[in-house]
Amino acid sequence: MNALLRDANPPLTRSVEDYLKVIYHLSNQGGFAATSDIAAMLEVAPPSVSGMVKRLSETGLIEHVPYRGVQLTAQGRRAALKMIRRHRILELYLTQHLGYDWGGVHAEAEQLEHAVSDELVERMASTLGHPLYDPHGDPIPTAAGEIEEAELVPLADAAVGLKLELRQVGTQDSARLHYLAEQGLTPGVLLTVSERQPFNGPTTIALVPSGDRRVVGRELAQLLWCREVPVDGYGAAAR
Amino acid sequence: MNALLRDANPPLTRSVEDYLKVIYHLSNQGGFAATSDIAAMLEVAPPSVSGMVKRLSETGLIEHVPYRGVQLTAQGRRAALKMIRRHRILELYLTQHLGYDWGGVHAEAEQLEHAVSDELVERMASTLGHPLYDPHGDPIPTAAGEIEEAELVPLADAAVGLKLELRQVGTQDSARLHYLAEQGLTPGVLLTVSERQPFNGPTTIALVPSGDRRVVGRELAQLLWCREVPVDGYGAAAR
DNA sequence: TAATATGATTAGGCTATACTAATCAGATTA
DNA sequence: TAATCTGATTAGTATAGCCTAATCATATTA
Ligand SMILES: [Mn+2]
Ligand SMILES: [Mn+2]
Ligand SMILES: [Mn+2]
Ligand SMILES: [Mn+2]
Repeated sequence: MNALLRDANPPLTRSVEDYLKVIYHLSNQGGFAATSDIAAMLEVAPPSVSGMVKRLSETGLIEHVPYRGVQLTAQGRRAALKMIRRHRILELYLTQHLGYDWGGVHAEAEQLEHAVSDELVERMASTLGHPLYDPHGDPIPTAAGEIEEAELVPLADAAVGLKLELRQVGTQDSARLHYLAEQGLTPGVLLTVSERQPFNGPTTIALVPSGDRRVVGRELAQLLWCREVPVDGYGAAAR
Repeated sequence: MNALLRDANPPLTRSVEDYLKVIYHLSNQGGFAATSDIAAMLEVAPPSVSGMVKRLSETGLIEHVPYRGVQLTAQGRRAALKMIRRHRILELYLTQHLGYDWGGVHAEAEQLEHAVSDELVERMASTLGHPLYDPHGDPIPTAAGEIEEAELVPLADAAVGLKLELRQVGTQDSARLHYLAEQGLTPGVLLTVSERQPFNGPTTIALVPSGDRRVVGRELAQLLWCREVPVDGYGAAAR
């Protein structure tokens, strides 16, 4: 068929949707997403990425600087955030209404995100009461494409003595998620940093208010993104 | 890659799943599904069907008699019934739990059926209480691949005077479905056939127990599949 | 039986997406 | 600066699906 007659705005394919999502995650801090990182995250060979990058930049979804990497255009970012909204609403719906646990829900959402209609996503969102966070604590973009940018610190880097709220868990690995849930380490819990061993050693924390202690190795402590909470004390209520 | 090393049982693609479903529907009464009928139902050109038929019969999912048509093998039938189960459970879940109406639900299920996992389907089924029929009255195959074969007659062919239960509505067209719902003609309603005009004229029915009358044109009357119900009367309770 | 109409198939192309092998560019190190 | 390493890109190939145009087989009709 004549290229001039082809649909100017064809719907995005499954593959394209997944590429945009990983490019969003890899270039989130303002940098470039590298070909090899995209390839690793999608479990695809680097030349496949080079090929897709060419098509996506021709379509105007990304900007490509050869040998440096890619960034999303405004249009690409909108499309990526739409997919992330879908994914996170699906994850929450599946856990809240269909008995999924937070370790198993990611894989299912990864497929469904490409098949649900806008209508279905919005029906789920309203059934859920227009939630702000998914089961892993990640913020859900609005339908208009806005997303909360929280300033969080990994538990691994938090100073001893601080009081923290665990906000996001930065993995989708189900073994790690199951272990963390067993330990009571889910978004929303409060804790204080008791001590940290040197040479990349574990961090010991005390859960609030139970006071139960947990020793968290560095690998996991880097996945636990926390927000600093003002310590209770005389006059704290006045703030 | 070497053909001998390729995965012997790759997962079915979306397209293949849809082909198997329509072949099931077209060859249900034991006959052959014709290329052109498959093409029409999938909105695809006949040569595309010839191509797919070749691959499906090489894979052992269908049997092809050139210039006659195709039939499902046992393996193909299993796969088709699995998709039909998914489709119908999805339709029912969407109507019961997410506020869809029976006219809009088909299109959504048509996409989702390819993306849901077995686990999700079974979770939905158990949330629904392992239902036997979808919103249109169509029987839901069991997970083991059994399906109820009811002996139904279209309202258009039912003799005047009979008492009937409307069991299935044989269309997915949303305008027709919305109209039928307005008229109170949904699966489960009881009615008696009051009269029928000659020369393919409309059928007049009386709803039971309200007695409300409806005049149903032949096109719609052919879509309303009914089961004969013994008429109430002296001694009827004894049977 | 011969001509025709209908429907199915084959021939030949196109796009999206992946792959491997070969080459190239930029950064690092001797 | 020159050699080397790393990662990115190009070249060439494959498969699943789809398309149109041309051809072929079967059933119907004259
Ligand atoms: Mn995905
Ligand atoms: Mn998540
Ligand atoms: Mn489908
Ligand atoms: Mn249905």
